[in-house]
Amino acid sequence: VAATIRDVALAAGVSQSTVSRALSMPDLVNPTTRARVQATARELGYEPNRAARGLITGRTGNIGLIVPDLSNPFFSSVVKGVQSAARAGDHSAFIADTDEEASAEVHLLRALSKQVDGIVLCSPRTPDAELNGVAPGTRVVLMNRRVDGWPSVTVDNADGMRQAIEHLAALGHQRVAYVAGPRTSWSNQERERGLRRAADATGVDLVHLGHFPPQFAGGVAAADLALACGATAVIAYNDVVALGLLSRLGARGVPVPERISVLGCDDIGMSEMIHPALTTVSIPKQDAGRAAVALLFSLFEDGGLAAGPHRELHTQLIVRATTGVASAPGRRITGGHTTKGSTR
Amino acid sequence: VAATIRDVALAAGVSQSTVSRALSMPDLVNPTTRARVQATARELGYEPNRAARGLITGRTGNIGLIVPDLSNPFFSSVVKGVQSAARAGDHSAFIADTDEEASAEVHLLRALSKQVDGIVLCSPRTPDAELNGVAPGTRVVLMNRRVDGWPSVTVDNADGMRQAIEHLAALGHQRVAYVAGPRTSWSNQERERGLRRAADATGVDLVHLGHFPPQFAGGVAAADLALACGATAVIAYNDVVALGLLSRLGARGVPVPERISVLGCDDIGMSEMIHPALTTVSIPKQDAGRAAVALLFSLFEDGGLAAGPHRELHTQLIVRATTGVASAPGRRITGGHTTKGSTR
DNA sequence: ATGAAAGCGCTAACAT
DNA sequence: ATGTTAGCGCTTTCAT
Repeated sequence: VAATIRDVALAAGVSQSTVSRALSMPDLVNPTTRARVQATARELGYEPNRAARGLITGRTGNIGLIVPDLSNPFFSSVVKGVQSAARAGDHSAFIADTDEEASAEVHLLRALSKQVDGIVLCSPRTPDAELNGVAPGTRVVLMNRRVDGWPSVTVDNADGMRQAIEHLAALGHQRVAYVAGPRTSWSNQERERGLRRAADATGVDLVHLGHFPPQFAGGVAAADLALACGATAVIAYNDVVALGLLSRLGARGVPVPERISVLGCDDIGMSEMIHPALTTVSIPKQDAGRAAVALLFSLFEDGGLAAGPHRELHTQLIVRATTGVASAPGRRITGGHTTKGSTR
Repeated sequence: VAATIRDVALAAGVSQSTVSRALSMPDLVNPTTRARVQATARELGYEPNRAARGLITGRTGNIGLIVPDLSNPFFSSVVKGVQSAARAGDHSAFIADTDEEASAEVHLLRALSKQVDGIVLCSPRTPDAELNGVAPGTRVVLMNRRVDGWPSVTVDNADGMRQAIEHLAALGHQRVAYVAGPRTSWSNQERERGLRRAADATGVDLVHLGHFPPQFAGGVAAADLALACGATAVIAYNDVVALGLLSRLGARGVPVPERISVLGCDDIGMSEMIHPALTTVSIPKQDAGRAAVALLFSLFEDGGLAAGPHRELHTQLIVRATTGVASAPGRRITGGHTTKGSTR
């Protein structure tokens, strides 16, 4: 029912090649014929079949994007960035959500590889080792993960945490808790690294509360621990977790930031919409998505080394209302326990 | 670099047809050969090229999904539903975000139509008339819109609003404001219809505050109007707008629900995460997405009339903390102005 | 039960 | 500048 190149050729009285050329490489055909062909094509509502074209050019005009959880606004933003860049480059995007399941990544990678020119693998939960060998012929750009030999787009997580710790230290906080994200998340590892280093440098006492699901419920679950560990401030793996923290603290009637300061990461839109507005480490999410696509495109064109295999973006602390001067460490003073790391 | 059916055929010592059959219609080939072929295929890591297959079968194995705004959690959920159903039916999903721009819908519809077996067009902003004629050969299922001759999945918006009004009336509210969504949104029209009818039935005075962008900023912009119009309760087009309302009210120090009740629609995850938790009309978002895909699949199989062209899902009021008994209409009583519709 | 051949819609040499 | 030919990877008649 849809017009093919053959229909256009017949209607315009030229050969298929001429139609093909008139549409893809207009300079190679006589202006008169070109005009006629293009008019005919428009009339017939002809749209080239990309699958057929791909079969011969080896390029599908599609890219894939795999993310852990679309319901996390962080990834929605990444998707938006990827989409806009893809469309600007005349590509469509296959989006896939793994529901935080590592095994789904490999599976999707394999399934998608045949239908796309390249894949952006965002925040992979799969161990580095297993990543190798999957999708042999497919260009893959990693996002939020750095693995030797793979092109990637990352943000400077460690520096973001440095900014966070210095901010808290300046406010007088001496004991800060961290609600960690997935153990297999590179971002989480980097954040832990930056945290530890900055804590050492500033003399802040850092408490690792353990690994929690990177979701609202994770924050809810961690809140009581944060309060009990004697910290006057708590940093969450991401904003969604911070929101969970805030919710549970609110339910317990704990004033933020008076009794305890809360700091997130990502700067999802929600962060400035709530009250009190969340202090957070901002990540250029859309830009990162765009950068990943740009890297992918560069891989297509020149074997991939022109733009450099890695791209690192900056993070920026955004101070809003959930961080304030440290509360007097009441219990520890009255009890006289000032030893680092043990409060009760 | 990737193995083709030819490679498998050569390695297994059979013809391409046999390989094809052994993989797609196993019963038609000798068990022995079948086993050998399948083993070879696995060894070589053979994955059929869907584009090539699609060229001949006319089926791509892909479906498209077009939504207005991925950063609205409502649509994230729909995407999740669509994805899971698509994958269950061995299809991949192309996702596209129009950024609330009507013109992008038609464009994307056309661009996607060649690469997919069908498209779910979610919450279209395009006028009904223009929808016709686009994508002639493509199966399209509408979501959150009902147009004669098009298969669709909708929710009972009007009934949701009925539940909302009855809830508010039972709490003693006599004057309720509505912050409308996009004029071209079918859901908004349906909500307005349900609202008006229920208001008439219960004797509630309904104030239409005008159309606002279905985003946080829209709610922020509408909050002062809601307060000024003398309503003791305000219903927002959706939860994101309600969040904006809540934010601005909070900033002005207006107690919710004591001074004014707030009611949203959609039941996005955020609604129960904030404080006070938002009363809202819940929509089965993922189910709707799945239903749309199911409808699409049924269209593929039997010309499309088996499952019926329309599917309507229910809405359900979820009472949480932002609605309470009506405040005394202070100004109107002191001022003595009790005339319906004019407060100051 | 299997193979040979044709062709899906398109582009890319290779003529002319 | 244009037409002819071959073939991308696959499925599907049609033979055998």
